[in-house]
Amino acid sequence: MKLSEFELEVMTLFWKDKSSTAPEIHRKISKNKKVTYSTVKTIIDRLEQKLALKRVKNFGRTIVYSPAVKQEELQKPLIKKFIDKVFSGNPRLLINHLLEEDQLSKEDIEYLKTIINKKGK
Amino acid sequence: MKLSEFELEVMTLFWKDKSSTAPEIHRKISKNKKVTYSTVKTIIDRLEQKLALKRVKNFGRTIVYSPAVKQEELQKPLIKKFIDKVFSGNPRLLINHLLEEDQLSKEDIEYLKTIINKKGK
DNA sequence: AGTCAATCTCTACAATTGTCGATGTTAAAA
DNA sequence: TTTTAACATCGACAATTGTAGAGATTGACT
Repeated sequence: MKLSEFELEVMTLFWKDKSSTAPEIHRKISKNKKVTYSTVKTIIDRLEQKLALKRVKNFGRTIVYSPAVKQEELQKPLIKKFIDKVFSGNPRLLINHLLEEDQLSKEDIEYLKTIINKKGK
Repeated sequence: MKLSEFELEVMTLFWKDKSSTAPEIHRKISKNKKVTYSTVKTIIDRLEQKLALKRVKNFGRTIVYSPAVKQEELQKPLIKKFIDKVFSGNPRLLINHLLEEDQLSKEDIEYLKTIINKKGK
């Protein structure tokens, strides 16, 4: 299943909330960028066509959608592709960047330390 | 600068080798997928238009191109965007995946351990 | 010098993507 | 019950992307 950037952004909201409606999604997205309801609904329609979303029920004529695919299912190949494309397939370079470029908070680093040491046994 | 997936893939090859020609790039890419010279050259032309590549010299009528942008320059925003889109902005989730899903080799983990412990001091 | 194979240039095109308006429909408010 | 504000549906369109063929050009080989 191949999703565009915007489609993935919308899916992320659905994954977070388990289920949602087009107007709700539109409201959330509107906080970050100006885009009409139509645009958002089109994306949702396409996600439905791609079988990434399914209709679960209606509130009046408002449709409630839920994810039809698991987030993990899409993440895994995306990680690989991302590392391949951006870091020539070398995950070490990605880790370096995360650590060097201050993308990680102190807590993130503590967390990392914990699991990495557990991992090493 | 916004590059498509394929464009980024081509740029990755240029970054690796500092400079290269269209036929060379075509040969390398052909190892993984079947695509004509024309297609590859079109991508290179577009990269030139986008000022990601520049012509540095000629071998006969064969043009040698070099990157006109640094890899790091493009990586940083891409990482952020990737984490935002795929991991709801939480880098910890990405790290988890890298560790859990066997995307990292033993050596990668050793390496990670080394730098993480240095980092923490 | 003439031919050929490699390379470049130019053009094209279908699919995907982001974007939205017009129009239909209905739950809810008046 | 009529009106209306929210939603849904459908269709449209330009830009981007992946893909490649046609034809021009030229370095190299005979």
